[in-house]
Amino acid sequence: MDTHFHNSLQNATGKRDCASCPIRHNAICSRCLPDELDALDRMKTYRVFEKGEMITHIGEEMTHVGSLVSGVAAISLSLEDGRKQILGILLPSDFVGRPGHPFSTYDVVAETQVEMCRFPIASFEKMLSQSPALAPRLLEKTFDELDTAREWMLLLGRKTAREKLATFLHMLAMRMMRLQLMSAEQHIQFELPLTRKVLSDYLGLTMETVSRQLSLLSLDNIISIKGQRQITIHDMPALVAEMSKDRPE
Amino acid sequence: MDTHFHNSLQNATGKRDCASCPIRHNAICSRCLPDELDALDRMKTYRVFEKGEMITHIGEEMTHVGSLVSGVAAISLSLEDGRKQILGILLPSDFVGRPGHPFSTYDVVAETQVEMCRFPIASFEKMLSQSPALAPRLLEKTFDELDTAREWMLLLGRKTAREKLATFLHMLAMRMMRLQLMSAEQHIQFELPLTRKVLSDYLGLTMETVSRQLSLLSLDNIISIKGQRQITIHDMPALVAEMSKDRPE
DNA sequence: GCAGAAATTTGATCTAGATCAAGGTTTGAT
DNA sequence: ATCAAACCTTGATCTAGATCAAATTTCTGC
Repeated sequence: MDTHFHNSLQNATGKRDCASCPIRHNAICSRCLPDELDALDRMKTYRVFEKGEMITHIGEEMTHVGSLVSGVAAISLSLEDGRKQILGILLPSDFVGRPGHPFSTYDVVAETQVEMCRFPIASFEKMLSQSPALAPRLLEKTFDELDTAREWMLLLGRKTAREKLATFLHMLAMRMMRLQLMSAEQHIQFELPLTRKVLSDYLGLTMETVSRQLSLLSLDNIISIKGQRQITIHDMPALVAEMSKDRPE
Repeated sequence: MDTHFHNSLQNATGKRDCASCPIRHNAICSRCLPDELDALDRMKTYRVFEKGEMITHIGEEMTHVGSLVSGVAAISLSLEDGRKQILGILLPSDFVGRPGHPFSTYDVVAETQVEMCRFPIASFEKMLSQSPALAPRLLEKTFDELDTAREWMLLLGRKTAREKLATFLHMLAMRMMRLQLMSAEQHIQFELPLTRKVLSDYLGLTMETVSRQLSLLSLDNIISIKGQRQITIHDMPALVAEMSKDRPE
């Protein structure tokens, strides 16, 4: 089983040097100076979550906060009758946890095998009040998440099924390109880390509608799908145009 | 024209003492000590925006950040063809602006007359890096906004029209009660600060569906509507039950 | 490789909410 | 007070996407 999501560099001792960490330049620690990095280095531990495993459960007290190093996870909220909404997809370098609030306000589930770099919440909070580089970066990352969440509100409230799929594919391609998690060859190509059902819960649709819209985008030669998960974007400008189609006339 | 939204205490000179400020205990400054408050006091100015006036425009460079002191505003994103999604409703004590990012990522519009307590963005950013009380409060407010946005994603993606209306009325009643912007008499009563059209853009519906669902909640004696805007909640437990109805099965 | 399970696709039908279309209220300026 | 402009309600009809129902394809463990 190949996949770009598991590019772990962890060595046999279970510790990894921050200097060679794949998320070093995007994670919460990206602005830390050597001495701050040393402090984080001392308190960090790695933990692997298997596909399907719950990383945090809503209402549960969290002992750690941390960064996703490899794999893909999903944040979600559900209604009692089973209706579910995915609120965000976590990729490598994304941060999980809310300093100052030990009780999780969402579920977070590993959608593939996930590796996290974690800090005990109390130590992290202490460090947050001391390090001049950590708090501004957390604030920045939180504002970025807020912008992302709000763009998704526009998608959920106002976009058509086809627009939703086009927007999702574009967003994922951009994020993976930025993290260099995909081959940036002639045609943009990547493996979908989500099932149709998970995708439908992210887009506020049903599995069947997701499947149909992917088939239609394929028929229009904008993308192609090999197997069930291998996506190629053939015509990026066309995909972008599909992200919000002006209503006819 | 009555209304609980315009409880301004501003005096004739255009300056107001922070000590008597109605949002003192909820706003960004709520944890500031006297000397920090003095510094904020010196750099603050008030500005009134008339109903319908744009407070910030997407893409535009912002000169100020600040807190809403009275009135109601809406944050929104739109598609080129006019489809619009409201991302959040700003009530007194809510903060507008993103330190470190002068270009607005949304539109913010005054839905009633709005009064803001504003700080030049550069001065505020400088103060943010010095005051020990300001940055943690901004982080907390930003995380709170993220939680609010994500709950709304569940509403937009998965709730029915009736559930959306019930959730909205409940949320507004709770927020206004907390801010003591409404008479907390026997029956919970308040003035809707939004037109049906604005409300529909907040809930991802049409104006007609909003109107129909309000009429139906009224018929079921859960709420009543006097005139066009005066809402009374007669049966709060029933309203809460309507916020997410288990599917019959 | 093979069998069973899981995930996906495709088709037929249904429905919640959109759209289209009048009327009715409320507001606010004169 | 009066009238026009906003705003809101209600009814009739339509439709995008949901739901129900089989296939078909892909994955997994042996």
